[in-house]
Amino acid sequence: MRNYFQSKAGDQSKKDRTKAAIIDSAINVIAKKGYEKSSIQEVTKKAGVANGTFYNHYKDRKSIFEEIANLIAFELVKSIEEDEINTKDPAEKLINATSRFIKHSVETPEWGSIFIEASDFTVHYEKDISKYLIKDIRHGIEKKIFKVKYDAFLVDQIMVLILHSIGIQLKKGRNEKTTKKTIKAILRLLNFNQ
Amino acid sequence: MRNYFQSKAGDQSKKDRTKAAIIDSAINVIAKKGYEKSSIQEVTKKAGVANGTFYNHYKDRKSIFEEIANLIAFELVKSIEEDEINTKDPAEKLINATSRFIKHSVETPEWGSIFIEASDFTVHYEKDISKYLIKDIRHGIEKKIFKVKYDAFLVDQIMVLILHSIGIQLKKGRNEKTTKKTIKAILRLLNFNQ
DNA sequence: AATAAAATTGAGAGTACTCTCATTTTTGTA
DNA sequence: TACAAAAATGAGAGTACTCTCAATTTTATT
Repeated sequence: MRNYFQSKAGDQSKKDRTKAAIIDSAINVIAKKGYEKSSIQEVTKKAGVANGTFYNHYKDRKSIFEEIANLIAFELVKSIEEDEINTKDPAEKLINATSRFIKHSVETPEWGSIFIEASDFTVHYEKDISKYLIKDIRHGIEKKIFKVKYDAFLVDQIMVLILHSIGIQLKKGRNEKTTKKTIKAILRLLNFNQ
Repeated sequence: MRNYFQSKAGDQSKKDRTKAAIIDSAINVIAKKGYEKSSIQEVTKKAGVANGTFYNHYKDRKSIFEEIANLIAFELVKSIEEDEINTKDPAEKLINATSRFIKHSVETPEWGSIFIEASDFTVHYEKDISKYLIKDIRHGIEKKIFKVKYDAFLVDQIMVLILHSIGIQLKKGRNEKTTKKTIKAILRLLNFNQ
């Protein structure tokens, strides 16, 4: 995943390829140091371009972080939506989608760590991500499988447990048990019985 | 709460009073800007001392953050332990202690925001805080009030929900309903039925 | 009041960054 | 191949910080 956007831009214009190299490098640097501690100097150095080149593509330091947060959110969510067409039971759908999302975030740790950091900052962005949850939750409540009232705060709480699970696994290594415990907790919050 | 440590040090030596002024100022600055963005320049300016004075009291920038994180954790937890002597039911104790902890964190927003930021960094420190939870949880499990097995990860999850509740209320203002929903979620995680 | 010790001061050396812009290099087109 | 437009370059101006240290001020003691 180290050159994801660069390889996607293989046959694009020179400008696009340079931009892709900057994006890949920035993902690398931000994932390693966090947004606050990462510098454009390091990003351009690792991308193999001059410092000034960055400013042909981005207005300032801040704007590449926003773009990357959105790119990663989009790619992570897309991969979930793609896979999830078959099952019909809302609980099963929720379990599958959540475990796949956690797995994907942990297995591409650069994306996962940026996703976690970004969700502290951008509110609307977390909302985009939780859309895939909301649909299944509402569906389950309608079918009286989840015996709760729908509540946006409840979705936030579920999202927080998912982010926590990703964070722990990024720190301590992938762990299927952790994911299972997270899903168990989510089902408890939804008042789901077996 | 703006001059908490300074007023506590009112009759101490000059050195201690200067240090207290630096601590109060640092709490102020870190709460406003976050640790990464806060500078010693701003801390000393607001404290009304010279830049160099800081380095008579602290080895470097990092060490005051650690000290402040511990101070705040200590003060927050102390206030909970003090109050909680009367009730005997573990669920009731847990509910009371949690809501008091959230309330205290939100009503002293400088402490609350530093507490949240610090818990991202220091692991053992979050453990210290959750001690007050663990006792009641274990007690409730023994009495079969909470129908779960004890699990450190479960305590983490509860802690995460509490931190989330504090974070939301720091952002959007104190809200009793949010605290109640948080407690409801915690009781669900503990498999507590009314 | 005299004096030594303790505490504070702030100038400045060193470092690390962001962003600009005149210049150079590369690319695509005729 | 010739040339204009596009893209990339990197030196450097500006800013903002951390931490040191010789000099100064304050405090406590006699």
